[in-house]
Amino acid sequence: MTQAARPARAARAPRRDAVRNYERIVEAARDAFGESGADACMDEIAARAGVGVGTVYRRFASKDALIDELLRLAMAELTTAAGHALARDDGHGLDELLRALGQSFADHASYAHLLLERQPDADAARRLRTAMQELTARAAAAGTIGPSVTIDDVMALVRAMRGLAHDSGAHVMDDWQRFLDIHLTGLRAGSSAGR
Amino acid sequence: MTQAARPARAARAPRRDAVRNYERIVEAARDAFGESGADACMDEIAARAGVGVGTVYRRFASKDALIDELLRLAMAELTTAAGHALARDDGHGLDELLRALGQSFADHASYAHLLLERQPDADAARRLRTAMQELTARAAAAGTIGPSVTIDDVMALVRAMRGLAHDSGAHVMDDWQRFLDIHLTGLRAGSSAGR
DNA sequence: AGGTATCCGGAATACGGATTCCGGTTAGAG
DNA sequence: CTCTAACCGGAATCCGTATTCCGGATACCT
Repeated sequence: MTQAARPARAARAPRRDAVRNYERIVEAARDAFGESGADACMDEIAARAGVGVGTVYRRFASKDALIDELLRLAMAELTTAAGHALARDDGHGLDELLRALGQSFADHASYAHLLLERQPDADAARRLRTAMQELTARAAAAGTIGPSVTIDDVMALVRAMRGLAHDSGAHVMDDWQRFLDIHLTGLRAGSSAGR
Repeated sequence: MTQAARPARAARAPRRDAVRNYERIVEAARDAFGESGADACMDEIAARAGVGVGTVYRRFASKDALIDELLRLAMAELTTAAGHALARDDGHGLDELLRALGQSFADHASYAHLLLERQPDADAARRLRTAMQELTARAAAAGTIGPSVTIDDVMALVRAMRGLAHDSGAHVMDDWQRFLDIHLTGLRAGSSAGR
């Protein structure tokens, strides 16, 4: 019934160049933020995308809106990863999700810090947190991590990894893996991390 | 001989209000950056210090210069801490220095991330790094940490703690301690943190 | 107390970057 | 092929902040 129900308000499919530019802009934004830090200016983004600033603003109401879009996309990836992790029934789902987070932070290093604040999709964020909570419980049950490890400990680890990704050093790209391994060792051993 | 050797170019001691304002400004800057993030504006800093912007600029050539001063002060504290840590001859000097770093990051959370980049005192930074290297070696020798732990691992931990301090959550103020304990456990246990 | 080198406040200016506007183009329906 | 809704580029505008300037206040020496 809906199939032919809008000759009155037919939304003509967007023009080709429009979609093409949309994609270019998103990618250009990632590059720009990646290089010039989170304060790359709109002019540069537009230049990288090979379009004028006006075009950028036709797609994104503001710079913030553009950033929000990047965050939404990144969060979508994480949601998928969380799904995968929850599907496992051994005690290694948490481990898997943490690695996905680390990779995501590395991929989107320049604006990763925003993923833990200004989260445009509060719902997704909440679901992700819930997943981590569940996975933490399972891991504790399976003995993959110590029984006294709390969700806060895991969140701290997440924030720490984000910080690790922040630098733009040469080798930093995979430092986080070794770091994560070490910390997981600590989580496994520690049953009463002092203090 | 130097005691009375500069009537020609006597540098009259600075006026009282001048020194008082200097201190007020530094403190105000810390507060401002702490609350409004690292992009607090000069007007606000001046207001908090109870002086006009002009006064701020008489002391600090620019906003950057002001930030550099904060960094220098923080780095001075760390240099002291490093001295303390090196003075110990048990294997816990590294541990001590790491705690000092964590505390420093917590204290200067708002601009802590700059301590690892834009370091105005390159010399101090180098010395600090050398100290950490020495302490890492000693800790490894004493068995406080695994033998395969490298200085890079330790640096990663430092960067991670800095990231941890970045958030301005309520309880974050001492999350880092628990986090550090856990990670140290990992460093002690791991002798071949795989990959 | 008097004189003056210093210091202060805050309005005025300089600047950079976000956002808006509009005349010129172009994809794609008929 | 023609026409027009959509789309484009980038100059012009707006706005928030850093930085400069200078006519008064003030601390400190004599």
